[in-house]
Order: sequence, then structure tokens, then C-alpha cells
Amino acid sequence: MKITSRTEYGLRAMVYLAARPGDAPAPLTEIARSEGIPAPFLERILAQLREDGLVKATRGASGGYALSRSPDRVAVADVVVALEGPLTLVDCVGEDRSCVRAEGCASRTVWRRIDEAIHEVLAGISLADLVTEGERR
Amino acid sequence: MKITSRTEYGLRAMVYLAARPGDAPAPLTEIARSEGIPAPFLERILAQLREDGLVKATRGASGGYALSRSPDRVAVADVVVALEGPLTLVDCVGEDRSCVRAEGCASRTVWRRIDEAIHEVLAGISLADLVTEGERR
DNA sequence: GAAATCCCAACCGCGTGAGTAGGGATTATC
DNA sequence: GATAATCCCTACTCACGCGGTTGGGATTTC
Repeated sequence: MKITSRTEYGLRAMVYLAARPGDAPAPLTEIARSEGIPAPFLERILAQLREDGLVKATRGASGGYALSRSPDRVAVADVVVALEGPLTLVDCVGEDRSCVRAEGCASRTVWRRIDEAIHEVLAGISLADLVTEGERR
Repeated sequence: MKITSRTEYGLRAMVYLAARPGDAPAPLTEIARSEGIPAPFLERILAQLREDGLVKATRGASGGYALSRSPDRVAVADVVVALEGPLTLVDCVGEDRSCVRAEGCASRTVWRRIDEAIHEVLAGISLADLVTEGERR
């Protein structure tokens, strides 16, 4: 029951992009260096975020990555779901064919309630929130 | 970011014990059979729960496992913590000062808030709650 | 054209989670 | 006291995913 490093790195990178001044895209190596993330690893993370439409990349010299929406329109939940998959602690809670005991299984209600709590928190925080939070230090 | 099967199984076993009528302890094989859990696996789970003082075992013929407190005094959080370890999604949130960037790392506040939310939910549900929930079906 | 960048696929080591195997210790019951 | 039922413990296997690397290719700017 841990967040993967991918998600942690990915969120840090997103916050970095959100806080970065100017309109020019940020090269991978710059993000990697200043956040202390192995560059090839971060590359795959950003690829995932791009596929989910959270960042856009421009190729070629003086290219790089940038947010594709403004920071106040990106919830932390978006980033986490993109990298971590659906926010369910237990598979039987989601859509799929649940376990045979689904009826009468009281434990499911526990997991479902936690899923809801987590989603509420994550959906309520935007990248912009995190940036201002970071500046207050 | 998934709950392990250990925890899922463990909680189900605890609910089973809580719902079981009579004072006699429940043999491992009975719990395993009626919850569909591999017996040797469940054995280790119950050993862990015993070490944490959540169940007590009596050996010998007509022995078995029973809750060591009444179901309304056992929170789901107790079970989950016993089997899953501390309820932190990211290690840097705990006392472990591993992350050099701890100061100024805005992401940490996200993880911390989720940890709190999870703990709140898990601490607010008792085994007794789950039993009555299960009976309502 | 050269340099800077993104893009992509394949690979690897290692930990851990899930489950198995097998034998030993204790106790109720007859 | 013998037997059967039960808990107790250690060690093992097996598969998978995570964190990370390698190496090369495709764009674009200058």
C-alpha cells in the first residue's frame, strides 16, 4: 500500500512545470537534474503523462515539455490516475467481475469508502495549490 | 497502490470470527474453508494477528482462534496496520527523513493529507459495524 | 549539417507478494 | 496413555512488477 516512485516523480515533475516561469518548454534533462530524477526513467513517466494529455512535448532543439492545461485545471488525481492506474485499493471494488463472494462481503464497503475518501482528497488539490504551497516555505 | 491479499484475507477472517456465534474458538481449517483462503497462508496471517494481540489461539484438539477483544473494540485500522504496516503512502511522510528535499517539497503535503484521510476512515469502522452491515444483506 | 531534443523498444536485477511443504509441539477426548 | 485434532515454525519456490539502464532512431532549430 505504497505510492510508486513513478507517481511521486511524476507529481514532482508536474509541480516543477507548473511553477516554471516563461512559456518555453522545459527540456527533460533540466527537470531531471533539478528534481534529482534519473533522466531515462523520467522520460518514460513523461511519455505516460503525454499519452494521458497532461503534458505536451515539442521536439527538436529548444524543445521540451510543458503543461497542456493551466495548473489550476489539473488535479493531483489526474496525475496519480495517469501513473498509478485507477484509484482502487482492491480490484473487487472496481468494475470488473468481483469475487464470487461479492454479495455479503462486508469488507468491500470498507475499501469502497476509502477509495472515495482518497479520491475526494486528490481531486480537491490542484497543481496551482501545490505551487503556492511550495512558495510559502 | 493496492491492498495486499494478506490484508484482505485477514480482515475477512476477523469479520468471520466476529460474526461467529458461540464461545468456542474456530479452527483454522473452518475459517479457511468457509472464506475460501488457502489454509497454510491463512495460518501465517493469523500468526501475525496473534502477535499483534488481535486474536488469541488455543492449541490442541477443539482449539482454534478467537478474537481477543469484543468486535466493537477492534477497528479496521488495527487489522490493516497489523498486516500492512504503517498507513503511509510514501516513506518520506513518516519519521524517516530520507528525502533530502523534504523542505519545500509541496507533494509531501498531498501524501500526508491522504494518509490522514485513510486513517480517519479506517479508525472509524469497527468489526462490529461490518458484521451488522453484512447481516443487512 | 550539427546539435539539441523527444521518441521508442528491449533488457535486467532485485525485492516482495502469494502460496507450498513438511515437520514439531500441545491438548482434548476416549 | 494413545490418538487425533489442532496450533506453531522454518524454509522454500515461483511469478511479477518496480526501478532503472542501454542504445538507437526521428524531429527540429540554428
